[in-house]
Amino acid sequence: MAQQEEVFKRLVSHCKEYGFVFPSSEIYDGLAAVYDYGQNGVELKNNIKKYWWESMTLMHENIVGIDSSIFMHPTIWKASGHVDAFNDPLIDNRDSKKRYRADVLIEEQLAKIEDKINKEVEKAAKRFGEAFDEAKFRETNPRVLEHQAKWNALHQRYSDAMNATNLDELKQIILDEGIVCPISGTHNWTDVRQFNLMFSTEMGSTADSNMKVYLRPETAQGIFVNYLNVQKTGRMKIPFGIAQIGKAFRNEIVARQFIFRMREFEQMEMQFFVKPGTELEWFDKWKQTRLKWHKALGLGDNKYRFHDHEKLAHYANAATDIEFEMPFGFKEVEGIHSRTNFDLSQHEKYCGKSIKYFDPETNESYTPYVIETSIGVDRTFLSILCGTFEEEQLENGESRVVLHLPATLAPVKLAIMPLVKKDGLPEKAREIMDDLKFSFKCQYDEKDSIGKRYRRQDAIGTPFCCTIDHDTLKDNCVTLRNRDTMQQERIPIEKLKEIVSKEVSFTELLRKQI
RNA sequence: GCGGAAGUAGCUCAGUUGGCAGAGCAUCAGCUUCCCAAGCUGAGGGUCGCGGGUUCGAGCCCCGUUUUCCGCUCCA
Repeated sequence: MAQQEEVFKRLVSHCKEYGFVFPSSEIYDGLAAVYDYGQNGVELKNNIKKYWWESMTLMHENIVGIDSSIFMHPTIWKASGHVDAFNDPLIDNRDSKKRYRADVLIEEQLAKIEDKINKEVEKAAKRFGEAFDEAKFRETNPRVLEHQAKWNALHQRYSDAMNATNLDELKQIILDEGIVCPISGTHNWTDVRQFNLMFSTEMGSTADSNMKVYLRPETAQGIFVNYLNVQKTGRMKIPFGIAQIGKAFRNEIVARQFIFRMREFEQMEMQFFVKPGTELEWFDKWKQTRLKWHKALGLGDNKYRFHDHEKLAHYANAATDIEFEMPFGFKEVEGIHSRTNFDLSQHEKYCGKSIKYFDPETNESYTPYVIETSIGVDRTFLSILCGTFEEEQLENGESRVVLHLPATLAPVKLAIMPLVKKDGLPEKAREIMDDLKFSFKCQYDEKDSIGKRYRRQDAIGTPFCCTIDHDTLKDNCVTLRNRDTMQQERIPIEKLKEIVSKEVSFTELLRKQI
């Protein structure tokens, strides 16, 4: 593992050195957990998005795309549960270095008092047997009443503090109650801090008309609130899906591992609307479909695995992750969730309008169930780099760094290089470049020895290099060199376009998933 | 957020008790070169992360801050 971490470090350096990923705002010392994509990174990223988008919208007649805004009505995040779930008051114990949710600590304290009452009740029940009147006992027993009074006072104080989000009061409660860290046993607590996992800003230009709006923490809600628009205007019939690619934002407490966990990230999500009761079949189907998408990239089937969730979120009745083996372990790249009708029902409740689907075949209305496939663009990007980065030892004892990118995704498809920069070879090379640049991304290079130029292209994952030599001027043939095998073949110039086009085409990649 | 380590050229790093800012690779220009980098000549590139302090003098010592990495923690 230690060795793999070293490789990962070199991969991060490689990303910067070859224009894939830069730390954001670097000349101002950077900004934590924010990164920029460079000239090669953006090409690779765009190609990943295109591969996903076409896999969804071309390969499935019943899936269409949308592009919803990052800003949405604030109530959407109340309905989705993000406002509550993403606002935890947290407290640290300085001795054990453990972090707890302050509200959970206090609730546990309340539960302890309840336990005491229940024990009193149990004891009394044993003593009195059949004749025991529990209700009366609870109302009259002095010890129970004492505990109950404590409970009531604490509960009141706690509710008030939570409702007012009074963090100092929450800490005071923890101190007053003598709540200690279960590990260190001390009450050496830090202040309670609120962690707002959603970014917020204000909409409206005058101070008094301002409305607090959030930067979306996921793109899914933009699909849910539009699903009926799409269904009606697109004449969609269940089952159908809506796909979307876009940025999302989360104020992560700890953001680490390069672009694996960033504060600003990009998601590719598809929400598939199905008839209630059929959701688990569709869940299984999408699990398999999505895994094929990943495997078609050719990074190695053994690098992927499912991780089924045992603990399910409140909205889900099945969930799994597709994990990829990064140098720092198997990590989630995509999540597939059976979200039931939770989101649509919540929106129906909060907006007060019916957003049910009318099924023309059965003449009934219902709230569809949803299967979600949600994949991180940046994580896919990282998995592809990790899976293709190689520091290869060559037979002649030398080494080369090569990115074995799928040709379809490579930033540059073909490097065009005159063997020497004289005798009319550069001119001939330019001629070829001017012809091919309409078909795919080409890069011209005449600087340094030919071997050096091959290595430069290997480092950014260019699948093909073609070399123009003196014979080219006579026979109109060039040498085409393959990145992975380093094999060369002599081919006529007029065949270049066809050969390279085929290898880099999205169609070929899309076919591999079937 | 806590604890630890680190930040010097695009990359990897050296820098002596505190005394003129360095190397290799990379980049650029020229030469050489008929197919797998590290031949020759030359050039550019640095407020030593940032801010303060101590000192005649700070890359080096002290304080603060920021970023990255490791461990914990958190994670819809």
